[in-house]
Amino acid sequence: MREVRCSECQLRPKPLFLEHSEQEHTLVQSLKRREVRLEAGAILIHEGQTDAPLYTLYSGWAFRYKTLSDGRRQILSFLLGGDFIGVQQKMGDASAHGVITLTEAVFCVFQRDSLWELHRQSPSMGFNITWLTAHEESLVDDTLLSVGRRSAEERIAMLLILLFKRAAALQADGGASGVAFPLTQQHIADGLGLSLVHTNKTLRKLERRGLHHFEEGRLYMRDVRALAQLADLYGDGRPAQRPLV
Amino acid sequence: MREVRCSECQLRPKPLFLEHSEQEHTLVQSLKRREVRLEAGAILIHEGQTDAPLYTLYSGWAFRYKTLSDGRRQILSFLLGGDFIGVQQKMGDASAHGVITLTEAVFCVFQRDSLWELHRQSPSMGFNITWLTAHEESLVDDTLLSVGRRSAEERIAMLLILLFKRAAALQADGGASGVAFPLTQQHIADGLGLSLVHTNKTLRKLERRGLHHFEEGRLYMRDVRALAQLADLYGDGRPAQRPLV
DNA sequence: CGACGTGTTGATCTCTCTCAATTAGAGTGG
DNA sequence: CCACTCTAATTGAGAGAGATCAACACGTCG
Repeated sequence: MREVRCSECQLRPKPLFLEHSEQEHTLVQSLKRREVRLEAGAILIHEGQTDAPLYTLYSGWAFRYKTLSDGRRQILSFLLGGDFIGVQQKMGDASAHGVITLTEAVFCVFQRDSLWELHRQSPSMGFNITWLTAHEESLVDDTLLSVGRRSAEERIAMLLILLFKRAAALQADGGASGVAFPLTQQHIADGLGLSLVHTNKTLRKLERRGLHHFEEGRLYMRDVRALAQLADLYGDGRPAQRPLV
Repeated sequence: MREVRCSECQLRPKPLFLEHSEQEHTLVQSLKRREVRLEAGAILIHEGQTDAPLYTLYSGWAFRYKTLSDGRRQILSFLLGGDFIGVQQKMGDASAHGVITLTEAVFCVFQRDSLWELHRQSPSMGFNITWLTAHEESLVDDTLLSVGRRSAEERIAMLLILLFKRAAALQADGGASGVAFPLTQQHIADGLGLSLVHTNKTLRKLERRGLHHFEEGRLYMRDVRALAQLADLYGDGRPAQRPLV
C-alpha cells in the first residue's frame, strides 16, 4: 500500500484538473504529510473537532454535514475525487462541519499551515485555491436554491443530474455505463432537506416515470432532458438571456 | 462626493478587520478602479451577467440571490460592510447569482484580474482572501442547515440573531440601541425558503412572545437567550461534547 | 386622490412529515 | 443449513407545518 507521489497523482491527467509545473508538484509533495485510507461510513472529521488538518480527497466519496442537537442532519455537500476539505476553518478553530465517507476513500493529509505555505511559495496555486473554494461555495449556493425553493421532485431531479455529472466526469467512459452511486436514500434526504419516506416515494415516482434507474449501486440516466426540465436546470437565473436549451 | 483612499478606509479600524501594512494599502489602492454608489433596491449584478467586475461592499446592505425561471427566488446571503462580491465566478464566466442593494450602498470596484494581481504581489493578502471566501461559504452552510432542517420559528430566530450580530459588530455601540434593519419580510422569506405570509405570522408570534421587536426600521433584541435556544444556536454540531438530552 | 408597496390576519388547501408495517438482502452464530 | 439480526428500500394512512388565496390597513408618492 505504497503512497502516491503528487507527480504521479491519478487525478492530474483528468481533463478537470489544471496542468502544473514540476516545481509545483515538488512543493505540494513537500507539504503532504501522509495518506489515510478509510472504509465506507467512517468519520474523517468530527463536527466541532478543533485541530483538523487539511485534506484532499484522492479517491472515493464523502460528504460534509452539520447537525442540530436533536439529531436532525443536513448534508452540506458531497465530496468527490479532487475536492479540498477543511479550508473553511481558521487555524485553531473548531470545525463547523463534520465529514464522513460514503465509500472506501483515500485522503492526502496536509498540515494546517500548508495553506499559507502554498500561498507564499506559489501565488498561482494560492490563487487556484481561492478559486476552488469559491467554486465549492457555488455548489452550496445551488443546493440552497433547491432546498429553499424547489419541490421535492425538482430537488431530486437536480441532485441526480448534478451528482451524475460530477461522477461521470471522473470516470473514463463519461457515464455511458452509468456511474457508481454510493448514497443511500437517507443521504439524499439529508442532502435535500427532505424526510426519508418522502424521498423514497419521490424517487420511485421518477423512476417509474422512466427518468432514471438504479441497479446494483449504479445510477443510470434514462431521460436527462426531462430531469433537467423538472429541475429547471437552465431556467434558474437569467429569465431572458439565453435560449432555454 | 470624493472617493475614499484605501489607507483611510472607514472599515479598517473596526475590530473585525486585520491590520495591513502601508504597502498593502498602496497595492489595493492601485488595483481599485473606482466607486459606485447605488440607491436601495438597485441591481449591482444581474443573474447571468457575464463580465461582472469584482466588488467590495464599503457601506450599506445588499444580498446575493438566485431565481428559478418561474420567479421563485432564494436569497443566498446578506452582504454587509467589508464583504467581497464576485469572487465566485471564473474570469469570463457568467455570474451564478445576482446582487441587489437593500439600502443605499457604496461599492469599491476592482478589475476582475486584480484578484490574481493581489495574490501575486501579496501572498499574505491572497491567503486572506481565500480565508474570507471560505468564511463566506460557512455562512451559506449555516443557512442551508436552517432551510433544510429548522422549522419556520427556528429559522427566523436564527436569522435574527445572525444578522443582529453582524450589524451590531459594525456599529459603535455594539447594538445597544438596536440595529438598522433594512430587510422587508419578503427578504426574510426569500432568505429562509418560506412564504411571505408564513414569515409574517411567525415573526409576529415571536414578537408577541417578547423575543424581539421592530420599530422604525430598527431591530431590538428582547430575549437573545430565548432566541438562541429556539435556534439551537449552540446545539448544532458536536454531539459528543454534550449529553444528547 | 388613486396607485403601490409593505405589513397583517383569517380561511382553506396540500405537500411533506410522522407513524407503522412489510420485504429483501447481507452477515452472524449455532 | 437455518434462525436471528441489521440495514435499506417500500408502501399505506393520518397529521400538520407551511403554502396559497383573499381582504384590509396604512403610509408614501406622483
